[in-house]
Amino acid sequence: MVGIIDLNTTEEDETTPSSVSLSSPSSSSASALSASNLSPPGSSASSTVCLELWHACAGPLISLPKRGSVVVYFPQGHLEQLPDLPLAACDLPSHIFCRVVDVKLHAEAANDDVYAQVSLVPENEQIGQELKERKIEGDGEEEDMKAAVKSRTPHMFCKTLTASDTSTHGGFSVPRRAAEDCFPPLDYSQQRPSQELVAKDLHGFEWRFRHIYRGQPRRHLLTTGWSAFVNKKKLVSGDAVLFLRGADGELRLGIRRAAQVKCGATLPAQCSQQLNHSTLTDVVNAISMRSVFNIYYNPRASLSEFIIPFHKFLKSLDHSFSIGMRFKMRFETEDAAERRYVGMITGISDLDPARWPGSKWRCLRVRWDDMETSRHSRVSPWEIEPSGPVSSCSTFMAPGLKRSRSGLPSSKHEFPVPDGIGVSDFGESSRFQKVLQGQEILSFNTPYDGVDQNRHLSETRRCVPSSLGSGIATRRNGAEGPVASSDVSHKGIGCSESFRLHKVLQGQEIIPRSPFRRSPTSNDVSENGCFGISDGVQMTSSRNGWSAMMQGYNTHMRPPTQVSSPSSVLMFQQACNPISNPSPAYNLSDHEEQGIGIQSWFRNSETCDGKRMSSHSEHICRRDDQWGISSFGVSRDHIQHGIAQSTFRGGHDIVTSCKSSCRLFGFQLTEDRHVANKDDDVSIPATSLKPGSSFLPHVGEQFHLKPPAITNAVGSNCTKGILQQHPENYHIY
Amino acid sequence: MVGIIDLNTTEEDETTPSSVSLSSPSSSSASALSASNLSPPGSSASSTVCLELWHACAGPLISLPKRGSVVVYFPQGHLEQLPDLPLAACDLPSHIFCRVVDVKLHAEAANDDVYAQVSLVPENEQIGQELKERKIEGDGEEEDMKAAVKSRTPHMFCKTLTASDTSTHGGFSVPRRAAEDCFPPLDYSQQRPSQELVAKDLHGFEWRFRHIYRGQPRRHLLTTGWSAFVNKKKLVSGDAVLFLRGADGELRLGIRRAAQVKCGATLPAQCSQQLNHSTLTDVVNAISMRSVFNIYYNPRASLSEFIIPFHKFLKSLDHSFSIGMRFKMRFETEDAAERRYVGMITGISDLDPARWPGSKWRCLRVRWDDMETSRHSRVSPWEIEPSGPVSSCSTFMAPGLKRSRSGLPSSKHEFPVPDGIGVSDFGESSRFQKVLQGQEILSFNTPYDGVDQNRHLSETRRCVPSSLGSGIATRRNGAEGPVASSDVSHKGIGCSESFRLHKVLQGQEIIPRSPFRRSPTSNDVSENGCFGISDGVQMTSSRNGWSAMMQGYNTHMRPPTQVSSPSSVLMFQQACNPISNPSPAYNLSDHEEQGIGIQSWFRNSETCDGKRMSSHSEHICRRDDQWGISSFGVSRDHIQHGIAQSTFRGGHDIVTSCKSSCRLFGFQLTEDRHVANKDDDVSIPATSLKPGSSFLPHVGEQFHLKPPAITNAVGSNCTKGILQQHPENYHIY
DNA sequence: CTGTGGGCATCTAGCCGACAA
DNA sequence: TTGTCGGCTAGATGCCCACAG
Repeated sequence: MVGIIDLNTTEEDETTPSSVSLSSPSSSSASALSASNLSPPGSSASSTVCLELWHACAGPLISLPKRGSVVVYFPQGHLEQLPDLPLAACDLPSHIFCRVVDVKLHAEAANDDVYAQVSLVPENEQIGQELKERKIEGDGEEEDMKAAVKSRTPHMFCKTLTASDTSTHGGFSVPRRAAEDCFPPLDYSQQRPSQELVAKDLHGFEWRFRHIYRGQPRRHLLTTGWSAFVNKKKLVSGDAVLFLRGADGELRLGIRRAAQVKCGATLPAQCSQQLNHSTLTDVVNAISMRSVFNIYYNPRASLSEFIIPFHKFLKSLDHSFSIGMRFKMRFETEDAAERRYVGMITGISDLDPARWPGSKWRCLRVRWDDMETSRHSRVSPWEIEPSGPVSSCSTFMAPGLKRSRSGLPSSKHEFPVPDGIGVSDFGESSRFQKVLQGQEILSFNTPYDGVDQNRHLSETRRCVPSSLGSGIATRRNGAEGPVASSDVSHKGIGCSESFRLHKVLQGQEIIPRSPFRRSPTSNDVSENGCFGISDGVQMTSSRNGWSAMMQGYNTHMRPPTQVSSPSSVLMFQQACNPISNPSPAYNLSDHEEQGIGIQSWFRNSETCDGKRMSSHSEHICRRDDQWGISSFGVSRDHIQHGIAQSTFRGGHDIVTSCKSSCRLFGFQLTEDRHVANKDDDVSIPATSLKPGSSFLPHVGEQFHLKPPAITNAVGSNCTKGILQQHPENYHIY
Repeated sequence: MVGIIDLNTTEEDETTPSSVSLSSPSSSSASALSASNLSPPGSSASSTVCLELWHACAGPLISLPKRGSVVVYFPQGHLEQLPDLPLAACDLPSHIFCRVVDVKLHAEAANDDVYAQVSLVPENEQIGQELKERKIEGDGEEEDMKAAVKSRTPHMFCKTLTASDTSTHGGFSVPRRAAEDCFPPLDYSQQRPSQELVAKDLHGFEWRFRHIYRGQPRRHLLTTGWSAFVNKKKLVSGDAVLFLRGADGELRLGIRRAAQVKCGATLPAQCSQQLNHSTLTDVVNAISMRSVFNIYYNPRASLSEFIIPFHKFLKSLDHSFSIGMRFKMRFETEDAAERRYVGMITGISDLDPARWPGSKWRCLRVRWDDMETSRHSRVSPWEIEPSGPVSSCSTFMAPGLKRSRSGLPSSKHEFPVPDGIGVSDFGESSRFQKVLQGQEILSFNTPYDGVDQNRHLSETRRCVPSSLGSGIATRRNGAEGPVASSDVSHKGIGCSESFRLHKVLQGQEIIPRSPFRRSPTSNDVSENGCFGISDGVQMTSSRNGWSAMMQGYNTHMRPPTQVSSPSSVLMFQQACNPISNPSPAYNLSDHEEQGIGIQSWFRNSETCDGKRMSSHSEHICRRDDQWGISSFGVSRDHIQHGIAQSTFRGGHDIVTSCKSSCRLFGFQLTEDRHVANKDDDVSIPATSLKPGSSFLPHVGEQFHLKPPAITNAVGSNCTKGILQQHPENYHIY
C-alpha cells in the first residue's frame, strides 16, 4: 500500500460494528491495484491544480477523460450549456469522435469551483471501428487513473460545515480522527496543545489556521484564521471543506459547496462557462482542419457531460431502450453524497429534430419516480443504467409481486415482458426507498440477524405511515405478503432478504448484487428479456450511421457468459450472513491484514454499486470507471470479489453516515452504535422520528440558495441530513 | 443646455482664477452641440450598463465604436490579448473591415471593470473604397455620440480615494461641491443634517450610504455603508469612485481603479478577457459566412485597441512614417488623468512576418523618451500622432535650438530634415517634462506674468538637480541658453514662451497650439517636411492591397490647405497673452453666458490637446473623436474656436489638478490659489519639495498591487500624486 | 465525539470633533 | 476645504468552558 493509512487502526472504540464497516473488505483488490505499476497520470494534467484536490473537490461522481483516450463529443450538449450563445449556423454532426489531447485542471478564481479544460482533436470516423475491434484491451487500459489518484491520496477528509463551524462565534470543529489523520500530530503532553497549520487552496493560496486541542472533553479545533477563510470563501453551513495531506506532507484545502449554489452557475463570474462561449465554432473549424479545440467542463455546474468516453457511448448502444423500460441514474445530493434515482423511459425522440436530427443527446424522455418536476425530463442513453426486468429477480421473487406495480402511477407505459419478468420489483423498491427518505435512521442491522428477518422487514415497511402518498402505501402493503412469502419460500433466504433490503437503501446508494444472477439461466433471461429484445420504440439512428453500426454490434460486444469466481460468491455470502460467518465482517484485524485504507474502500462502494443490476458482470463498475479509472485496478474477477463484499458493508455504513456529516471521500467518518445494535427493535425508527420531520416529500422552500448563518435545516444533524437527501422539489442540477 | 449645471455658479470664492478655469470658455461650442438633434445613442447600447456610467468608468481616453459605423478589426491584436489561445491556424488577413452591428456595455461581475461587447459583421473590401469617397460626411456623422453622452450627464464627480477614505477608521470625505452637485440637498437647518443615499453600481446593485454634514468646519461625509462598499469592491487608496446623478435623479456609482490593478487583468477572473477566447475562430467562420461575431473589449485591461474606426485607420495611412520621426501618444496615468508620452520611431517592420506579413499592427518600433522598459516598444500607426518637425516652430525658434538635441540619447536615429526643422524642440520639451515629474508643484503661473518670463523659466529649469540622470541634466542646462535667448529674440514673446512652457507641462496634458503654425508657409513646410516626404523606411503594404491603395490616397485625403478661422486665432491669442486681453480667460460671467458646463469643458481640454502640433487644423480633435464623437458636436470651425481657448485654460487648470484628487471627468475640481498667484516666486516650488521626495525616477516597488490600508505613498496628497504621474518603472499597461 | 451556547476578553468598525495643510 | 488624527463606543470576533445529544 502506498501511503494509505487506515484510520480505524488507531481507534479504541472499535467494538461498534459500524466503525468496522469503515474498514476495507476489498483491501485485497486495492492492494492489487496499487501494486500494479501505473504511469503517474497527474504530472501534466494537474498543471494548474493539484490532481487529488481537484478530484476531491469535484466529488465522487466526477471523472475525467484520460489523455490519449477517445471520447464522443456532443456539440448539442455543449451548446445547451451556453446560455446566450449566438446560434452560429454550425453544421456539425450530433456527435464527434475526438481524441483527448490534454486535460488541464483549473479552479474558478471567484468561487473555487473546479473545472477542467479538455483539449480535443477530432478523429476520423474510422476510429470508432478500430476501437471497437480492440475494445476489450481498451477498456482494460482505462481502469488505472482514478485508482492511481486514490492510491496517492493518503490522508484526506471532507466535512460538511455545521452552523457552529460557519458562525463567527467560534472556529471549526475538526473531527478527531480527521485531525489525527491529516494534521501533523500535536504535542499532547502540553496543557493546551496548539500548532499552526498551513494549507494551500486550489489556487495555491496559503491559509493559516491555529489548530488547538482543548475543551472538556478535548477536541480539535481550528480557531484563528478559520473565520477569515470562511468569509473569503463565502462558506455557509452545508458547504463542505476538505483537507488533504499529500504525499509530500503538504496540506491542501478544498471546498465543495452545497448543491444549492449550483444554481448560481449561470452567473457571469463563472469563467469556465464563459470560456466555452463560441467554442462551438472552434469545433467547426477544428473539425475541418483536424486541429485542437478546447472544452471547458465544470463538473459541478454542468447539467450533463457532453464528452462521453467512447466505450461508454459504445455500451449505451448495446441496450435497446424501449418505452416503459425502467432505469436508474446517479446524482449527487446536496451533501456531496450520491444517490440514485429511478425512473422509466416514456419516450424516445430527438430533442431537437430540426437542428440535430438523429442525435442521441437526451433522446430518452423519462419520468422519475420521485422527482416531480419536469426538469431532467430527458436523459441520454449513456447516463442511465437499465434496471428493467432483471432476470435474476425471478429466481426468488414470487410472480404475484408483479401485480403490485399496477398501483404505481409510473407504470402507465409498461410493456409486456417476455416471460413474466416485469419491472415491478424495482418499481417496488424505488417506491419503498421513497418512503424511507422522510424517516429517521432505520435499524438496518436486522438483516444481519439472519433469523426472523421477514417479520422485521414487514414491520419496517408497515411503519410507513399510510399518509405517504394518496393511498399508495396501503396498496403496497397489500402487496407485501407475497414478497415476504416468496422470500421465505427460497433457500437462500439470508441473501435474498438482504438483497431486498439493500435495494431499499438506494437513497444511501447501496444495492447488493445478487450472486444468483450469475446463473446461466438468468443470463439468458436477461439477454432475451428486456435488454436483448427490442420490443419497444427503438432509438433512432444517428445520422452518420454510427449508431446503427454500433447497435448491430450489440451481441458481439458481449463477452461469453461469465462464470463467477467462487471467491466472489463466498465473500458475498459471508457478508450477507454474518451470523454464520461473522468474523470477516466484524473482525477488526481483518482489514488490517488486508491493508486497505478507508478511502479506497469507500470509493469502491460508491463506485460500483450502480452496476449490480446490470445483466453482465462486465458491466460492473462501468459507470464510474467510464474514464478508464478503476477503483480497484485489478482484473475483472477481483473486481467482482470486491464488489460482492464492499457492496454489502457499504450499505451498512451508509446508514451510519446519516449520523455525522464528516466523511472520507464523501462518506461518513463516524460510526453509529445504534445501527449495528442487534437488540434494537425495528419499530424504533418510527418512534425516533423528530417531531416535525415529515414523511411527505419536502418542499423546496426549505432550501435556500444562501441559508442563514445559523440554520438547523441544513446539514446540522442526522435527521436533516436524511431529509436533505430527498430533494423532491429541489433539484441538484 | 440640457441638464448641465455649472458647479462654479454656486460658488462664492470665485476670485481665484483657477476656479475660473473650471468654467467653460468653449461653452458656445458645447451648447451648439446640445442643440443639434442627435438620436439617443444609448437606448440599446446601454442595455446592460448605464451608458454614462460606463463611459465615466472607462475613463477619458476611452471611446467606443458607434453602431452602424465601419471599423477595422485586427485579429492579430485580438490574438495578442488572449494569453494561452491555442494557435488555431487562422488564415485571416491582418485587418478586416467590419460594420458595427451592436455595442453592448457590460461590467465585470468580479471587479466592476467595464467592458464592451462589440458585435461585428464583416464587410466586403469595397466598403473601404466607398467610405473613402464619402469620407468627409462620414466624419461629420461620427461626432455626436460622446457629446450626447456628455450632455446627458449632468451631475457627476470622480474622486480618487485617500488613505482616510479607504481606512476602516472613518468614512468617505465628499468634496463639498461634489456633494452639493450630485447629492440631494441636506437640510442644513438641522444641527446634524443627514440623509440616506442610494446609489446603483454598474450591475444595478444598490448601495446605501449615510450622508452627513458635520465636523468643524463642516464637511460632507459618507459614513455608514461606505466601509462595506470599500470592502466589497476591494477599493484601495488611489482607486477612484465616481458618483453620477442621472437625468432621472437616480444616483449611480462607479469605480475606476488605479492603473496598478491593470496588472491583474490577466487573471482568469476577467471574464471579458476570457470571453474572447477562441472568438478568433468565430471570425474565421463569420468572414466566410458574413455572419456576426462578437468582440469583448475591456478598455482598462487591453494593451491596445484592436478595433479601429475606419476613418482613423484611413488617416493613419496618410502619414508616411519614417524612422527617426518623433511622435506623441496618450496614456492614462494611475490617477485616471491622461498624459502624453513622446518617443521616436526606430524601425518599421512586421511584428510577426511569418503569420501576419504586411500587417500594420504594431508595425512601428519605437523608443520612448521617458519609459525605459521595452514594453510598448511597438505601436500601431493609428495610435500615435506624428510630432516630428513641425514647421511652425521655425517661426519663433532660433536655429541654434536644434543643437540642444545633440545631448539627447534619444536622438540617435534622427534623420536629416529638409529645411532645418528638426525634432529637437519636442525632444527638448519631453526631456524637460521628465525632469518635472519628480518635483513638487512648480509655479506655472509665471507665463501669465508676461514679463521677465525667461528668467523665471531659466531658473525653474535650473532647479532641476543635476543628479537627475547620468549627466543629462547638466548637458541640458548647457543647451538652455540658446533656448532662452531664442525666445527673447522674437517679437511674440508672450505666446512663444507660454507655448514652450505648456509643452513643458505635457505631464499635465496641455500643450497649446501655436496659431503661427497656420500660416501657409508653415503648412507647406509641414507637408514637405517630415509628413509629406517619405525619406525614411516606408511602411510595408498590407497584403490585401488595401494599405497601398490607402497610401496612394494620402494627398487626396487631405483637404485643401485650410484657412484657419479668425476666431480661432483670436481666441488663442487671447488665451496666450492674458495680459493683453485677460477678460475672456478670467471673467466669471463669460462661461455662464455661453452656458457651458464644467464637464464638457474639461472634456474638451482633455480631448483636443493632443492635436495642437499636427500640421492641419482638420486633425484637431482627431484622436479622441476617433469614434465619431465630438466633444463639441459642432462644425469644424467651431471646434477650432473651442480648442484654441480651452487649450490654454486647460493647461492652466491641469496644473491646479495636482492640488486635489477630486475631479470632474477625470479632472480636478479644486482650484488652487497658488497657481494664479502672480506674486509667487518661481523658486518656491523647489524649496517646497517634501523631504524625501526624490527627483530620481521612482522605483516601482512603491506601488503595490494591494497597498496597505494606510499608505501615504499612494495618492495621499499632491506631492504623491505628481510622483505617481511619473511611472518610470511602473507601467500602466 | 462533537455541536451548541453562555461567558468573557479583545479587536475593530465607525462616529465624533480637533487640527492643520 | 478636506485629510488625518485621537478619543470614544457599540458591536463583532473569537477563545474558553459546560453541557448535552
